Amino acid sequence: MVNALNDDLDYKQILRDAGLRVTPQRASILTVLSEADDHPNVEDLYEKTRALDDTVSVATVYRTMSVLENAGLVRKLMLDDAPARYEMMPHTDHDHLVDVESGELIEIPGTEIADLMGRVAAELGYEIISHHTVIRARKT
Amino acid sequence: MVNALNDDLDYKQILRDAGLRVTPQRASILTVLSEADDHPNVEDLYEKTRALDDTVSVATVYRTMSVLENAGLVRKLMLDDAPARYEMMPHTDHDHLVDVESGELIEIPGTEIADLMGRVAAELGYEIISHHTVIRARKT
DNA sequence: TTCTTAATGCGAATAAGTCGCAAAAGTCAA
DNA sequence: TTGACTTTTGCGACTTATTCGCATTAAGAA
Repeated sequence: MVNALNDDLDYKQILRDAGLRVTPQRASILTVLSEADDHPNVEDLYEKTRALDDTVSVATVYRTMSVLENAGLVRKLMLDDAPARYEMMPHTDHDHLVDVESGELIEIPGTEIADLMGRVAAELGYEIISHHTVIRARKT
Repeated sequence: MVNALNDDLDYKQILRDAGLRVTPQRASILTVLSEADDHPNVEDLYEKTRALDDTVSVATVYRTMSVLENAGLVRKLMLDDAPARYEMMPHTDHDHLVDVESGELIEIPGTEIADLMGRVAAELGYEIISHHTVIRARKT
């Protein structure tokens, strides 16, 4: 990775900005997660991170994901009964659709759904902190 | 329960209609679930069902919920890290909102959200089988 | 009834996730 | 820089929701 150094600095900065301690483990995990184009689970993250930093343990991956989630840097996806999966908190909001035939996880672009939820929640006197939407669907 | 007998018959019929075998355990569990006004988890269901039918085991509650879910009679709610919770498949569609301060689970009436998802999914060439939406929010 | 097949109870097994603890490392102020 | 203070880490043990294997029982069709 040509940009390894820069990337690394970026993630350190991101951690600092979030008021979190900067540890090499966290930076590595964050690097791996942000380079993933799928939605890895802890096992995936652990293995990939291990490849570039063999000091990390599974426990730390779990703890880090939890810390990053609370800091709002990461989103946790709980699909059916599988282990939790994660994605970097998207700047471009989107929801998720699972193709029940292939098991594929598809991102639904756009903020329409989130916007509507915001309006509906407001009617009930709530403001949304986060929302979790998974649509199970089949190709027509 | 004055209507115990009738209710019981109802649930037997529902099971039959779904092409499932009618067992006393299933009827009891279904009775308990449909009388619950909250969203019980397996432990809740097991305890309440036990009170009226001491032949049921936890394993059967798990298996029954799974069967009922596949048959479309029941909806499984996976919230954060807690054990799964269940509700009878609602005729009146609704989604869920968790009050992060009280932990309370609130039902959002109306089909607006589901309708919009249907439209969005259609644009992607999909038809919705089910959807799972949980909004985490705080009172304003 | 009788036969076939599915459902049940039980306890053991699994697996995702958490925890306690001692050692190591990050942060901050001087 | 260098301590002093606090947080994070690795490790392995632990927890706990859920599943499974198996022998037994019960449902449903003929």
